[in-house]
Amino acid sequence: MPLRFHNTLTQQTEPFLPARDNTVRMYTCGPTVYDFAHIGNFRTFTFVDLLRKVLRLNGFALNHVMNITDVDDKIIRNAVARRQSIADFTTTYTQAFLDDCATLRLERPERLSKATEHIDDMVRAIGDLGAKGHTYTTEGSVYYKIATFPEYGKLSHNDFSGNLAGARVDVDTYEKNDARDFALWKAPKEGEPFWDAGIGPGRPGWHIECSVMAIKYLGETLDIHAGGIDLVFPHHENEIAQSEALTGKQFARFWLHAEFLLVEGQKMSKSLGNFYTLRDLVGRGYAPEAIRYLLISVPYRKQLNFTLDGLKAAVIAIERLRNFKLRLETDRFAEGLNEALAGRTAQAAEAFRDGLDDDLNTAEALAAVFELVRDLNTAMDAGEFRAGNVAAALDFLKVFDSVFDVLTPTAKAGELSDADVDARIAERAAAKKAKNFALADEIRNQLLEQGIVLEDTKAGVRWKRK
RNA sequence: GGCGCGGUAGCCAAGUGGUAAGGCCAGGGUCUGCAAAACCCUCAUUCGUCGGUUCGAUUCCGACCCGCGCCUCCA
Repeated sequence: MPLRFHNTLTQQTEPFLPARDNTVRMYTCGPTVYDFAHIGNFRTFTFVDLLRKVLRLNGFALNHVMNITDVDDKIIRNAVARRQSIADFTTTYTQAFLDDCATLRLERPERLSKATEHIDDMVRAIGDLGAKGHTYTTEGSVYYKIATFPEYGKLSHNDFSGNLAGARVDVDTYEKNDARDFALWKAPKEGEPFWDAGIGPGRPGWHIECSVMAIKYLGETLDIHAGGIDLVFPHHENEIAQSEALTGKQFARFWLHAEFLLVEGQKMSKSLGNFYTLRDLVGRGYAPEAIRYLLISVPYRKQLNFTLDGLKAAVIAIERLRNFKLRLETDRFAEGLNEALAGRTAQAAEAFRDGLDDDLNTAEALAAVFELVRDLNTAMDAGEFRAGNVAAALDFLKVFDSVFDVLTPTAKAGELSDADVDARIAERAAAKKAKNFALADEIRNQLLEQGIVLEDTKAGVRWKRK
């Protein structure tokens, strides 16, 4: 089966191919850098990373732009509270975000694009929209006139033909002609930063940056636009209104949205005490790979219930996979090739790919992995596994890890070097040979305290970092 | 009220019109100097509830109940 994605626009799962050549032009909504990102944010960013890796696995090249929103109301509020300049404040949290992404092993998009570096582009776009009759100005702020875009609502599948019965209305409504209209350019309030770029002093509205930067770097029609599901309305709907009014072309062919994350079955909130940043969890000793695994293992269109128990289960599941890999690398197998097992491995690799290609069904893909692990372990125990089967099994793990990226432990400070470990193992071997099991066990325990786990096998001692 | 997602074993979770993947936990066993690792066995006659369609539904249709999201800044 070909690669397919669920498209929010059509509400269908559709085969995916880039529109032109072999490159996927993709835009994803990045962070607003007003604080440390939380685990819910990272559910979405991890989904985007998964998307990148599956696209690459399918042989596509990537041109991916992610925005950094570095000017908005919350940023201004928090920076003022800290008595920091906007620039200093956002630099701090942008760097924190990038560090967190690295911790979670998220690939950098081909381009990170900051809103404040594209003010002129935005002003120009707002001018163009005005020239086409899509805007009006009230008290120095420029608004988009939704009535001029009949298709408004096509992404979120809202019917705006009638009144917005029951919808809550923004407090600034009196400045707008229609509750749906939104600000392209906001006149500055007292003490707020502003740019004077030809349409009066002010700062850009939130939505315009994405339209402008996406079109600038990726062209008028994107292959994929992705983000969290809460952005469907109004953010992405507004992006469509702006972009399509500007270009007359379809803005994005595929819209992908990641579902929400709950913590212990409840909405994450500071008042419930279940609000986690990545730093909180790593600080409590949870391995970043386990967090990554948990975030990625639940298919992205399903709400993810993030729990500490789930995190512990993830740690153990990863360990099992690492043990399997270590066994492949260290056990001695009889020469030859077991044809049946070779076929089994190839079949698992196909099932893994099929799962991912089916709208990133990671649960399905993981099942294929664990079934193979069990079958090959069983074969090893039974002495049926052959030296000639090792390479294909390791290749399979390599493909798995090119997507999941959890097999390599995160390095910790102050670890013993490989040489130190080998020296201690030699001491222990001597003790064992002399039947001095007390000393052998003592050495093993000492190493364990330093995060080194020893295993005696028929092929000799092997070790791993815990 | 409108739009959308979901309710499958203790927990996480896949899935199909033909009788329930996978992971974790738990109990028992094999192996081992002891461990570790690994494997084996057990662990949902049942898929929110009630109806309907069907030879047959967890899977299709309808109603209802419950959880969550968006409709206002929000991953």
